[in-house]
Amino acid sequence: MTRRRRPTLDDVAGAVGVSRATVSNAYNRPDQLSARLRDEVLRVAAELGYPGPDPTARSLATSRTGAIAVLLDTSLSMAFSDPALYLTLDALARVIDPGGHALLLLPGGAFGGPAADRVLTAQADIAIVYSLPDGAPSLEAVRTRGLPLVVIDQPLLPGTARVGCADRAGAAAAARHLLDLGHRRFGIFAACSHLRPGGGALTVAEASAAPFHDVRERLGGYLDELGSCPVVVEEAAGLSAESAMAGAFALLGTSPRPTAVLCMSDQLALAVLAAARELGISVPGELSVAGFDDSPPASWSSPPLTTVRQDLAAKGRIAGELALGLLDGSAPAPVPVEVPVSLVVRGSTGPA
Amino acid sequence: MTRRRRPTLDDVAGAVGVSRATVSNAYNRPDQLSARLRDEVLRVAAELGYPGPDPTARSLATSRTGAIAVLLDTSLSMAFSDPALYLTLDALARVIDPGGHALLLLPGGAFGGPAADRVLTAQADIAIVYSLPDGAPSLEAVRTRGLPLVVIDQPLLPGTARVGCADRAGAAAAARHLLDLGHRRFGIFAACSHLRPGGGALTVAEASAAPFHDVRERLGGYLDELGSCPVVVEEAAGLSAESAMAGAFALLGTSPRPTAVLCMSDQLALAVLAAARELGISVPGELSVAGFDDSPPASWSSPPLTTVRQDLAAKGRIAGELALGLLDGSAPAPVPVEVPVSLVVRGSTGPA
DNA sequence: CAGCGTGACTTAAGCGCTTCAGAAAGTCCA
DNA sequence: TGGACTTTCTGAAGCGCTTAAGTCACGCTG
Repeated sequence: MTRRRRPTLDDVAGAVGVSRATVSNAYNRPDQLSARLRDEVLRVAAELGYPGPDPTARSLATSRTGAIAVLLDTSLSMAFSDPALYLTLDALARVIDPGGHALLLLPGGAFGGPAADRVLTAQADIAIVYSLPDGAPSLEAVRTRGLPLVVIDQPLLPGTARVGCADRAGAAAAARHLLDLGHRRFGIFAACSHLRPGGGALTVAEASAAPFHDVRERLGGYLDELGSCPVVVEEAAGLSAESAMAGAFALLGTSPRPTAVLCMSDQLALAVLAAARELGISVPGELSVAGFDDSPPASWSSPPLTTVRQDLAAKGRIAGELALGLLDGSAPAPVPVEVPVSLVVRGSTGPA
Repeated sequence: MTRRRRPTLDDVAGAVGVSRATVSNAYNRPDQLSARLRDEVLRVAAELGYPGPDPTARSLATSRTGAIAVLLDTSLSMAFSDPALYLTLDALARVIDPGGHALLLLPGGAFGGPAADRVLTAQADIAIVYSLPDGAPSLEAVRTRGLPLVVIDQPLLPGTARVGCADRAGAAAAARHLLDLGHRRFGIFAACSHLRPGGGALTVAEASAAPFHDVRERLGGYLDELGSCPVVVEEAAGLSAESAMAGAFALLGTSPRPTAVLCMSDQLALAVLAAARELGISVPGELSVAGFDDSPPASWSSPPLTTVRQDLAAKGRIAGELALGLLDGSAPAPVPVEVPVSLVVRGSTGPA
């Protein structure tokens, strides 16, 4: 059977005997025609199997695609095995969905986010980026395309909107908590910044030059408090559970062993917990562990994790609202928004 | 400052002093013009800040959007807390990415997948659906739009491509394994089919009428083997960890208690493990538990989970290949593809 | 030198829709 | 009764790009 050409607006117009504009109005501006004619148009359209205005053509005419591009640093499975990301994205999706926007996912490759040409050819009205390293090529592409941009947990670029959390304050609170418990020898477990291929120990100076804003901020928060206490910094080799475990073992293998480990995410902290269990190190007896995010698994572990709580859902929601604001033509929020953080003390930290 | 109109292909053409077609060719068909002119065009384009052909306009002209719509039954956070989904999607993304395709996510609402109009207005060349209930409105919308369709783990609709796993055989293998161990009193823990609002016990007949293909198949596989053994079927109230726990407790609270529980996913099986621990029921001493999927957490639990392994990465990859095939105009694969399954026996099952 | 293939670029016809400035036909009120 | 509105629908100009077909000059062949 010959596949018949799909009907277009013109076909419907012809069949009804009205102009194309009228059919368009039947779909987009019901108040512009009489109810009777509108029903007639819709009836004939259904009869013809016309599925409604073609999204692409409509986009060209209106210069709106209805999609929001999400630029990710990593592959989907890496990204989505992190509850912090999908909780944020879920909240984002809920905000933008009622307006008919969908999410266009642009996963990254090995490092640095999606390639520039993926961004240049993406059909989206706005970009939202999540934890891309400074200077990622995709950010440059967003710029040259002139796409509005919302950044999450990243440095505020001129002309963009930003939402983040009080990384520095949160990290400082965790560090202070451990100091108060009497700890004086610290380990810091940093998320992967690709400073060391394969991960490994970092000097403080190296770590402070990480290309990720949140890594720098959290590190800064820890160090602000820790003053002159001895600190070892370990960077995870990647985002996988395996990398985290490897880093955790390395950290617990240093001697003298830290009595407390500050982790830049719950995922890392859970890995430290697992490694400690395997090494027979009791937590919090011999080792205290603090996380960051307070994602759901933090409260399920044994012992449950002391961590810095940030309101991920709020972050996603705000990112969505900022995005919709930019699309509406409102100016970017002049002040970057920060969701508050709070220390949640559970069972994984105790006296030194 | 007045926002200057973004430059278009015509602007570049004018600036270089060539026709619009030539500039287009500079981007799309380098062999159609001399290398010198091409360089010149690209240079001027860069100078003007022209970011390359507008994706929407290009789509209209070529009737290709470069996006693949993924229709999900649930919200993003529900969807992505399931490793089985994101592992599949990750593999899918890797296959389609090299061709420049992106994923457009259409999350569902409470039940039944995305609304029809989300599908009708989505800019995508093809739809991939994952575990939608039979008769979902979005499936109808895909049809009326005439979008090519790839279904994963669902009944094959006419004119679509399908990939799934040998649900029935896998379920049967798990059941047989438990029978061989001497079990005679079974619980079946079914994924949420919304047959009971709030979840609960189901008769076999009810469960067999579930709107989800994989639920029906797995159930069928279990029952095929179990013959006349007494069986209680419990349906989870939702996809969340909480729903799973509630169902697990209900199942373990029936009397006489089953000595073996067959779960339709690892997520459910892990919940049963957790509930058993809380109730002080030893696994596998007093209770055997089997899962389905063999997602990563299955091997991390204690005891590690006996489960039916399916190659999720392969499923995603094949779905991607089928999609690319449909886009190339190849006819839908005549025979639905099934990835093989195999029983992985670990520590959660033992003699009755 | 007629004939012809080739390389390099242009012409122009769309792709399917939105939208704004009218036109035609009532409606209302002084 | 006639001007001022309203309501309802149409005409036509785009939106920014792709691409088949066509033009033109040039070098080559026999």
